Amino acid sequence: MSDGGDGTVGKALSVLDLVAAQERPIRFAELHRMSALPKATLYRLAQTLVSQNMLVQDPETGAYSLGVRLVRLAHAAWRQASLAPVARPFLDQLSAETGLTVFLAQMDYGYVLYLDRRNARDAAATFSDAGKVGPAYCTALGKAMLAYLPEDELEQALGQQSYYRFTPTTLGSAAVLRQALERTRARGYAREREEHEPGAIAVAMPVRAADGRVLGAVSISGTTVQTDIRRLEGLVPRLRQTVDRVSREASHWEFPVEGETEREGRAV
Amino acid sequence: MSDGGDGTVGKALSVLDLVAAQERPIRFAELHRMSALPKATLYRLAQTLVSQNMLVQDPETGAYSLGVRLVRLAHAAWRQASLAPVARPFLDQLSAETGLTVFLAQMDYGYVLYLDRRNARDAAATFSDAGKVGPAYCTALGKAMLAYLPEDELEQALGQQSYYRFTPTTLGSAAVLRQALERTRARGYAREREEHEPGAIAVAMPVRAADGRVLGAVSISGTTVQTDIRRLEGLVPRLRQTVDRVSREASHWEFPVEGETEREGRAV
DNA sequence: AATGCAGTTTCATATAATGGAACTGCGTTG
DNA sequence: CAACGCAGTTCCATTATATGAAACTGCATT
Repeated sequence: MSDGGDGTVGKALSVLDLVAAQERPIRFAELHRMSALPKATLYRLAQTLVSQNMLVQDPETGAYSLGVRLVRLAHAAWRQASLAPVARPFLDQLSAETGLTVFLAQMDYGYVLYLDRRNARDAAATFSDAGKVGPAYCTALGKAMLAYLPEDELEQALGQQSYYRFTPTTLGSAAVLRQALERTRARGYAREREEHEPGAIAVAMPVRAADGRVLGAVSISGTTVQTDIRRLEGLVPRLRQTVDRVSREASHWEFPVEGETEREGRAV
Repeated sequence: MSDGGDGTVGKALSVLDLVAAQERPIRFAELHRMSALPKATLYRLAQTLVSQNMLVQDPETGAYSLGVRLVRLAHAAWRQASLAPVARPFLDQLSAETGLTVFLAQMDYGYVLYLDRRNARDAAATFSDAGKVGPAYCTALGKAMLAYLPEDELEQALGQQSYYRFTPTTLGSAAVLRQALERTRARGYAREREEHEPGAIAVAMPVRAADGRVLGAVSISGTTVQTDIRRLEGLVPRLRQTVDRVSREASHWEFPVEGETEREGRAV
């Protein structure tokens, strides 16, 4: 939407977003149709992004898709995101012990951004899940984080929810959600009972910094076929232990040491 | 290094790269020292990137690190990179059958960019590997791709290698590498015998489009402790089958259907 | 030959980036 | 405690750069 603001750079990034939102390579004309930017401007921006390897252009059709430079940058982003690499071993353990699927996520503009997933059963790639976004108002992860957000951020986040009723149990408004968050705080963990997808249930707890700031959340999830909410709630103490450990490691980690940065390869 | 070219956008992206190269959050002054850009310019660019969520600034120290918007973009990039999602099931299968580690990669500016990894044993996260880069001249994946590059691209890539001698068996120059690539083509697959890391061996084959263009490569790798090069070479027919299938699927896939792009959530 | 559409280039104009320098606030030092 | 040094921030005249309407090219369709 709009032009991204922040001058040329913002516009360029809005073009990236537009291409990212696409399922398949997108031709210039189509891009132009959705972009609000004038043709020549858009054209030059796209060219610039291609020359910067942020976009790639199909040699045949000229259609644009996202470039590999992004994958590289994201690897670095993930590595730097303190939470994900730190949480890794703990998620492994939790998933192995419970035999259920474990997610790590953080808030991103009112959405739940998945950082990692661990599944005891299959060795499925987590990459395809990291970077995904989902709604906050109807997931255990989202509610776990919302419940401990400071009032101003919560206010903002509540306004960004769609409150679309995915299922009969979906919370349908900010007011109802607020009450649910109240109960979440009282209970100490968040529950999700088929509010987003039929058959999907989960419990989640926030990972908080020493100062109380919400860094992210961890969930244990399953289907009504393989488990039930009672059993998940029984795992809450174990979940609590996990988020505590992640939290401790994360704060511990913040500034590893102001030493030289060791590098194996040469930067390109 | 330098300023990235391409005006403001290029400069902004060069700032991103600089932050990405860092192991930990980087302060403004340090950034300024490595950046060649004048202070005020760099400052405004960094602010813009922060306001665009490409960078995040630690509220305490003001230090910059990469923002989550990148993780989101990269997820889309990976999804769009035709090769990675298409190859997924085949890699799963290959890894499960052989019990060894399987990699998928593509060339990126003379480097090998890892797109996916599958390990039969542990359910380790692949995300932390996707986006990694490694040298081309001393890995099976690299040589498999180099061997089938058109002359002009090969020339360029050869010039970008460091030829650092990681081990006694590392190929130490472009001339030697050229001969090795000759043999790779004759043989039909690439080998790596402790040229990059002691104890690490692999075989690899390129994934090529119908027109012969190199899309990427798949490798089967192991350590000299768990296997040996003879056994890996015995798996080459199976590897060939895999790359053929990936290649077929990939070309098949290029343009799924010019339909409307279904979207579950609203773009932010 | 004529029309339509995608992609590309042009160029006068206006806007936005530039960067040297000055300023602020803070911690250190003589 | 005054003076200094350093990180981070703002100012503002200057200039370079992005802008975008319009014209153009090439190609496919009729």
